[in-house]
Amino acid sequence: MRNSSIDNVPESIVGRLASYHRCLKNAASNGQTVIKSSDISKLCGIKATVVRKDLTHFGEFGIKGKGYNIITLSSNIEEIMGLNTEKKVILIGAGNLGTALLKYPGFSGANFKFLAAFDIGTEIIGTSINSVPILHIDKLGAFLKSNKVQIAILTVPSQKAETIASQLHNCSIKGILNFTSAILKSDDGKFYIRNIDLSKELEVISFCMKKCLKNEEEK
Amino acid sequence: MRNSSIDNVPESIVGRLASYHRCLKNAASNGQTVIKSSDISKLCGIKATVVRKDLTHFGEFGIKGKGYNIITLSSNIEEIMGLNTEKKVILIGAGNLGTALLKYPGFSGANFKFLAAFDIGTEIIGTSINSVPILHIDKLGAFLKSNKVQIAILTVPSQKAETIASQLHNCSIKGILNFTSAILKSDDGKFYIRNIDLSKELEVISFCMKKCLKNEEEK
DNA sequence: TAATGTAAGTGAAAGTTATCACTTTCACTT
DNA sequence: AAGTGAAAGTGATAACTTTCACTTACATTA
Repeated sequence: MRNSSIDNVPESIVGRLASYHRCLKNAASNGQTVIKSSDISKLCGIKATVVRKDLTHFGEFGIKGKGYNIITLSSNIEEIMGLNTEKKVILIGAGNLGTALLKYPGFSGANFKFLAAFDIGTEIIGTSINSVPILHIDKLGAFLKSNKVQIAILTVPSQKAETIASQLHNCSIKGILNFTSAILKSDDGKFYIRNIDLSKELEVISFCMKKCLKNEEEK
Repeated sequence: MRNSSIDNVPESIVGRLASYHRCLKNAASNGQTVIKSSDISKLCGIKATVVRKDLTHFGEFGIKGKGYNIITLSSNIEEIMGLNTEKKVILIGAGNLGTALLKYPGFSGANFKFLAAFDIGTEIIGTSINSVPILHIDKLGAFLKSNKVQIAILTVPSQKAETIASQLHNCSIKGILNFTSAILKSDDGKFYIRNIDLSKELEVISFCMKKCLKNEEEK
């Protein structure tokens, strides 16, 4: 990696890197060894010039006239994105969404390792979902003290998000993945907080659909 | 709405409008009637100047020296975003994630109305989740002919996404909300497709966490 | 081994989006 | 009724992204 200017990478590039990564994985599983930016372009729906520009931001991975070696590029992206290091994760709120996430295969792909899930529902405490034990939320503090958890995933009701988040201070947790619609602020900048707000997505779609339906009427 | 330049609105603004909307709803439920851009700023974590600029893009909703009337602004945003019209929705793939979505309360907030869900699992066909009937995927074509569905939500395994999407042509569907990691291209531009790729989110988080952990080491 | 085609890499220009300082207007006070 | 303060609105500026034309280097073939 010649130019490792990892700082200040626009999120747009990071998002696209993830797309390239999946695309490379697919290509590799088809037995392909080399891939061109134009191929990536077709598969990801991103212009070839953008693909090349994004990749050169981190180094020169390609062979001119030939393309990119899939294995090399893939492992480079994995290193850039930190996918090759395991991240210890807990999930708080084992409701519908929480359960779906515990069963979601994508986590292992990104090297996320669930250590435990927490909830208040007495009927599920002690059981496990997809081999992840469900503990009572009261055990959270003790668990955080004895385990070096790096990421917490919040799938609790929105109104409880703030309270739960405040319990995550002064431990090893560095990132919160917030699925509630509560807007968690990175109080002291010690956390990286990422909000995945489904309601918001729906409203954005509503807006975009409105344009579509309007265009339809005009025809 | 003085300046209804709805065309070419950057998605960044639309996303923030959704945040303002939630914020206004919360404020209203607290009995508040007026809100300042600086208040919205605090609640949403978005700079006050950005809030004002976003809002003026659609018209002058505020009263100088005072703030914004919550009810007026809220209903204006609802109109801008098309939240006041019902959108008929089907869900395809009633697995873990699909089930969670069917039970997710946010849909009604954005005026999304589930008509039906489709799956292949014989044991759930004929049952219903959250009052939404589960039908066999074979009935999809007929259902689309007799119902004016506008949006399809895809929560099927990624490798089936393309096939399913191709079945959605030549009907009333105008938008696809794709939760699979398959990249669906808006072939002929007739669909509005929105990809919500959780794996991608996780990889982005992985990258951002890497930065955090690196900073931590340097201290 | 020289010529040719192909695809990556580069830098400048154009287009977008965010930021900032400034102006305007309203409401409240005296 | 005039003055004052607070907060919205405006337009220029800056920062960031994307795009495009161009250059460079590799690999294949004759």
